[in-house]
Amino acid sequence: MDVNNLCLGVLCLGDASGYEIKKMCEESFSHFQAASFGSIYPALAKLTDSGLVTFREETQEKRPIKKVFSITPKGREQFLETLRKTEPTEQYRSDFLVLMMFAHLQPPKQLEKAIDIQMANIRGELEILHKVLESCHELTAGMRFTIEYGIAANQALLELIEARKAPLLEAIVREQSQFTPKEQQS
Amino acid sequence: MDVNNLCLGVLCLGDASGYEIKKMCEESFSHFQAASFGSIYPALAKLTDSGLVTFREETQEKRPIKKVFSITPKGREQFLETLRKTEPTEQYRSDFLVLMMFAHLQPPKQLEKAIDIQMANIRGELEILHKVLESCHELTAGMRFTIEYGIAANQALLELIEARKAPLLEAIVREQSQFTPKEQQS
DNA sequence: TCCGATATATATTGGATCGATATATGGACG
DNA sequence: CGTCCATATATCGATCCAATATATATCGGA
Repeated sequence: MDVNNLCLGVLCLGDASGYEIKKMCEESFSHFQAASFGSIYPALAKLTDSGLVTFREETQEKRPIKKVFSITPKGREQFLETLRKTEPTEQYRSDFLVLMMFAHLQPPKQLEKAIDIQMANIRGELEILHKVLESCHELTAGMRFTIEYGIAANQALLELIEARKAPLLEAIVREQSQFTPKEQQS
Repeated sequence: MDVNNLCLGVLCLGDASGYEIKKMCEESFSHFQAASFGSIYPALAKLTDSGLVTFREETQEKRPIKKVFSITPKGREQFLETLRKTEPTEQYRSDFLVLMMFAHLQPPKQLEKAIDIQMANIRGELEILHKVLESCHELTAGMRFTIEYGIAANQALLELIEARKAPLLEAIVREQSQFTPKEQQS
């Protein structure tokens, strides 16, 4: 989903500044969406020009001035239209799997390190997701589902790696002491 | 991983044209990387200028001229260096989960449709991955692992949705007939 | 015959996004 | 004082994408 609509969505949940929208992407949405300041601020400017959001400036103590954005009825309708038209798609990219794909080109120690880091990453992710589940009592069923979804996937991956790590490294060592298929033909 | 290195990686597996590199991203790498023509061709041009790859032109029958790229020793070393320096990270974006996140704003029928489409998407993905596992007998252990990884995640998600779909829709219907938390405060 | 769809091919463009950077107001720490 | 962190807004150049263009074919339908 593009950042314009992501901002509209966040603002449907309540007024927020650009910084808070980014924070929310890093917290509630972090396991399934992301957006950078480089795209959030121009998006908010554009949404303001289009009359989909408005903003007021707040002065704070010890803090810079804060621009708090609110969604307009027009913006809300726009976002509902987006929800109607959005296809349920997913996009996944993994540098970890690229490393695994080219395991035959790397020393086993290097691979083992990558696997261990990935396992730690997944454990960290699971910890965060479990914490959110436990600590937020105002979650809607839909929000709760997004977290369960993240937990299910990460849990399955962690278990797979735990089960496959040793045999995988053994197989890779074995392959590297043998003929490497296909690649020798280049 | 950036497209320059992705191209180098594919070429480590054997000579290929720009079109074939794209095809490979759509097949062997499809569940964990992607690259568009808009980035592949400029990348290949840049890699050629840098001496990391070379190409020859092949004339074909009933087909346009084909530029087949090969990796140079310098290109191969560059890719090995990339493998050394790459952190095992992942990036996941799901419009499906955005729809779930904002379930409270949508009619249950619309949500059910999205859920069904997503389940079909996952089943299709699983079918493809299983087919690749069965039909390719030259897979290295690393390549096989990437497919098992994809299967594990998708299988877990499918099972979760199957288990949670009905109670989720019920909960959403219930919520929509009650007070909607937090969002009414905007 | 033309059109749309498909496959194999190369190539480019404008818009979207990112990571890095800049600026501002603070506080904590070495 | 400099670095790091947090809260804030804002921008820039590099990268990537979807769409588009062109080329060589084939097939099916109007």
